[in-house]
Amino acid sequence: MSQPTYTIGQIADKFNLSISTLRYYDKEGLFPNMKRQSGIRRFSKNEIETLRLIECLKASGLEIKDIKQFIDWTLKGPSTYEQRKQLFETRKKIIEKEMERLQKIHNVLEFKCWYYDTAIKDGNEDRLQQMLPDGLPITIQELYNKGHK
Amino acid sequence: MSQPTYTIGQIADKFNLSISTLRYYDKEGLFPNMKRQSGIRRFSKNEIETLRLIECLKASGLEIKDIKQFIDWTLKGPSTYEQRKQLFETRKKIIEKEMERLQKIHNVLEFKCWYYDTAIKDGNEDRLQQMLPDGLPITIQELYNKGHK
DNA sequence: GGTTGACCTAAAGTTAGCTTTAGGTATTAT
DNA sequence: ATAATACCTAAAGCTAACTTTAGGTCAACC
Repeated sequence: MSQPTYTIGQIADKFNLSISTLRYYDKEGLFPNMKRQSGIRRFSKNEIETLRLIECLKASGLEIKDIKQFIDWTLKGPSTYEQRKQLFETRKKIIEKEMERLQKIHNVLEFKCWYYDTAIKDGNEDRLQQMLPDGLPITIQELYNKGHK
Repeated sequence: MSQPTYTIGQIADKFNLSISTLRYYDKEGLFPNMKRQSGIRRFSKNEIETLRLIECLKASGLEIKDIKQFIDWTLKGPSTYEQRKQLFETRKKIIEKEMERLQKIHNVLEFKCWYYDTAIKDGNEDRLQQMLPDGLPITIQELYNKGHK
């Protein structure tokens, strides 16, 4: 029994990507095992898995050429397990740093929301400027480190 | 007493930005009140505050032209408090969504690390492929929703 | 007095990740 | 039979956010 396969248009719908994006990924070598039927791409389970991988690695900030590198490792077999694991470990650390960074940004944004809430109530920023005589630096710095070790 | 001011080079060091980036921001109109002394930019507290704002808004994914829009609102005075507050509220929501997204990515990455740990121990992916007979879709989907409402 | 270093401008160049264009094939619907 | 639809390629074009280049001013040091 052969696996079900999908056309580029079906995959584009399924993954909410444009057809040209999928062709671009293909051109970059991200689907090295993709088959064709009279010139037409057939996406199978393998390519769908690869697309999930691409979404994950892209979301972790990896560039296409480095995703390609990973794909090449999978083609080389078990000798590259260690490198592949290392890549995921590195990505995990990067995501963790990114989440810390976003938490800091979130703290600043909360402060800004409060600031403008107050300004709207007061009709001006006079009281706020008095509360923060040297501008925001110190306060922001504190907010910046809230929710942080 | 006049405020201390800094040259573009000093600010570049302080903020770990390149001089050309600062000039680019200036060209884009992000420092509308910056003074010059015989042609040379003098960054004062005001511009330093703006730079902190830029870092925060950029980190929340805002484009330069929209940061410029915000700067223009501040120049217009209290009548734009509401718009400014709204911008920060929107950014806050975007950051929250982004953190949820990163959490999901993190879950997938943890799974991938475990996967390759196991593959390294086994020397192959046979056992893993048996454990996940239909490939990863369902499992990934579950992982994807872990740590999520 | 010459050279070094920090600043200036305007404009062209760069990069990643697509998207669009131009031109073509093959199948399906009317 | 013709027109719409879905696919194909190669190559040019796009965008944001910078960076680089080329050419110039000015003050300070040797």
